[in-house]
Amino acid sequence: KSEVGGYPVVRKPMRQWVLKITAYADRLLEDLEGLDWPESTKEMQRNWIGKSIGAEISFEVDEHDAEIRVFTTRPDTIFGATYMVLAPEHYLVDRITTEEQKDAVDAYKEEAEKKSDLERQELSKTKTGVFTGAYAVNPANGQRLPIWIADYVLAHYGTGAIMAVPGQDERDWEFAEAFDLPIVRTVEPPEDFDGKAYTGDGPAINSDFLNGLKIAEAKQKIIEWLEKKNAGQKSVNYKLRDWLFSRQRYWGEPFPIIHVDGKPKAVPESELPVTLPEVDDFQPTKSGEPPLARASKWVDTVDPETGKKALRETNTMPQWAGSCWYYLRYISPNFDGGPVDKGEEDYWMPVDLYVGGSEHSVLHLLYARFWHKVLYDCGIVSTKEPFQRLVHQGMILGEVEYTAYEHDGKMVSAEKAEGMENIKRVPLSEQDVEKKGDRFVMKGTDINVDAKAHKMSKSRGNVINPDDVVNTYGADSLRLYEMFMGPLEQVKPWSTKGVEGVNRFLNRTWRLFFGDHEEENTFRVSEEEPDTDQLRVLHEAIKKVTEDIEGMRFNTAISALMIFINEANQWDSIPRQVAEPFVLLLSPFSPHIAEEIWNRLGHSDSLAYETWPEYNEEYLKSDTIEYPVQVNGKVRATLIIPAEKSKEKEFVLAEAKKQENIQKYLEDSDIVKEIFVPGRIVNLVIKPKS
RNA sequence: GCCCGGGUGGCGGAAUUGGUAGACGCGUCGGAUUCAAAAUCCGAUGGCAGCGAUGUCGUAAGGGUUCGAGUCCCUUCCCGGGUACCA
Repeated sequence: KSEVGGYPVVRKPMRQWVLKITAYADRLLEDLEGLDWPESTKEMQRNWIGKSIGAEISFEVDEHDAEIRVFTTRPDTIFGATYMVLAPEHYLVDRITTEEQKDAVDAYKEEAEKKSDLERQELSKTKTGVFTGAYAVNPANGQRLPIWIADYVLAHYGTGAIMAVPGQDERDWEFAEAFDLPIVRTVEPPEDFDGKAYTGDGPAINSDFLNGLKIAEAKQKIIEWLEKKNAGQKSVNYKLRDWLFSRQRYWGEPFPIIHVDGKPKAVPESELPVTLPEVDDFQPTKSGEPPLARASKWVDTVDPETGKKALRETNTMPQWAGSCWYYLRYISPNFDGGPVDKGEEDYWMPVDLYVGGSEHSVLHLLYARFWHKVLYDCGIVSTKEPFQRLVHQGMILGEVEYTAYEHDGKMVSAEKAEGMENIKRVPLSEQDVEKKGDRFVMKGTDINVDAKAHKMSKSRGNVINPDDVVNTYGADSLRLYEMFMGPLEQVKPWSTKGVEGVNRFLNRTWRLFFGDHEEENTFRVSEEEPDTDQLRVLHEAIKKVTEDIEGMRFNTAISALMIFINEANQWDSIPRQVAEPFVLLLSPFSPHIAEEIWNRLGHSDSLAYETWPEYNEEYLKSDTIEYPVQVNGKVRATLIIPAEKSKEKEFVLAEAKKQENIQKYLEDSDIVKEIFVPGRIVNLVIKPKS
């Protein structure tokens, strides 16, 4: 059933345009290496491409002039093949099925056809299949293997047929068990192995000339043997399939293709772009033909090269046609000599940082890489990859909601409410709940409530409108809060209280420079020289903010700004030499206020043109170093040591032992070991005197 | 099922990658200011015991390595995301 309207969905063979992404499978795989992407995303793409190396082997069909080709990653297990399975759609099925089995096979095929992919998955627990009545011959040992059809073998992967080796494959084992087919182990499982199919490594058994070899060697040897016998060869397979690229919709780029004498032909470049015609009816057609087919004036055209009558292609491209290269067009949107201005492309590409949701991990991000590589091969772009660095931002959820459940007028615990009928959900406020152990309960009771932040959605009514936040707290507060909430990549719940917090920080910042508005003439920036303490506070902030921006840890960068403000609020005035660099640090996070302060500091130009401040290691040095002193790994005292003596082991240890709270522990014990990590920690390992 | 993340106060999150767990913010409590409130400021704030010094427990649970573990190793549980028989 369709999602909109609930119409029945039927499958129908159609002629379609397909992009040959499989030709780029290897390059898409290999070039992942050089990308500064999250490892998990790269891994997903690798799995999606799904390269597997194995062998293609031919099995002759007994009493037929036919052979079944199979792909396997485990040619070494060929002696354990006890039956064959074809996908129900396999082209040989009808030819080899015997009279007696014909009805059963046809029935099964019909069943399989009716099932959607989803249904096939749902029934995956129990294996189904039907015997065709035919046999194949194992090229390795001449054994006759019954040929079955089953929908656990997919028509579109590999060759649509497998040799089944239940001893080393879990699915085959299940199938063999279900239909009482023989099972032969060809890899010796470890002694303590008590499972069914064994997929791990081990010496080969029951395998004639392979016996004793480990998997890798056995594979090598059997492939050589098969190649010599002309029964198979090494082969590579991909999960990645070619990319169906046509849609039967109006809104999409038309294919620049015309059909002349029934043959497709590219529209010459001078005629590009082919644009959509105006039509009255955008609805899908009854026949399933694209809506563009109705625009007969547009469809009927002439081949500009030969003058012959021609028909335009009426399929359109999917939305990917835009998303796969928009980043190139953005570089030179007004350039009309091609997709992208070469000079601009040279300067800008590749994209230095691409921020996008992880839901694009395999589709958009793989398709765009594919297009880019094609454009690279055409000489249109100069880089092999479009996006050098990739970061997935986390979603912002709605505010945390506390929900209690009511049943028949009584409150019930959340876990009991699940699955009960006539349940009323009662929203609670934070004040109504308290934490008990690791769950939340209604205050003063034992009744568990749900405490959860949900995705923002209209239906749930927990959507935060940024415009409202901007109206109430200002754009700087919104921006600052979003960065302060937590790590960029993380999913985080919204908190309006949190916005108030950063808003307070901005107000404090403002008052630091200009004082309370009620007082007169309170410009608090002075022209005095900063003292060393002030310089240290400033330079600590510069260091932290600079490093954190580099690593995109905006939350901790902002906390460093807050620390600065907390310190500076205790000063009588702010020396200009400290104030100005601070405003620059603030500017990326809170540009409006920073710009305003900058202007009031007497600058007529925007601070956007200023250079970023640099920290000076000299100012970061403190006169004293603090050492925690541990006894048996537990902190018992802290020690303040003058910086110049802080690296002297003897001195620091002696000072440590002088501490009152340490002496207490040393009285009745012997020191067994003294740990001194310069600048870090002191640890005394003691043992009671015997 | 498999793969990838993750589990730290009442909450969002810090922790230089093995060296003082809880930075910063929110919330809460107490105080100042105020006729009152808002705003602001000061102080406290992981649990338990204690007036306090301090002690003790504590980073999902259990075990291990180490002088020292939120961080490393093993086992288990829970949450989030992805994926679906790929031979």
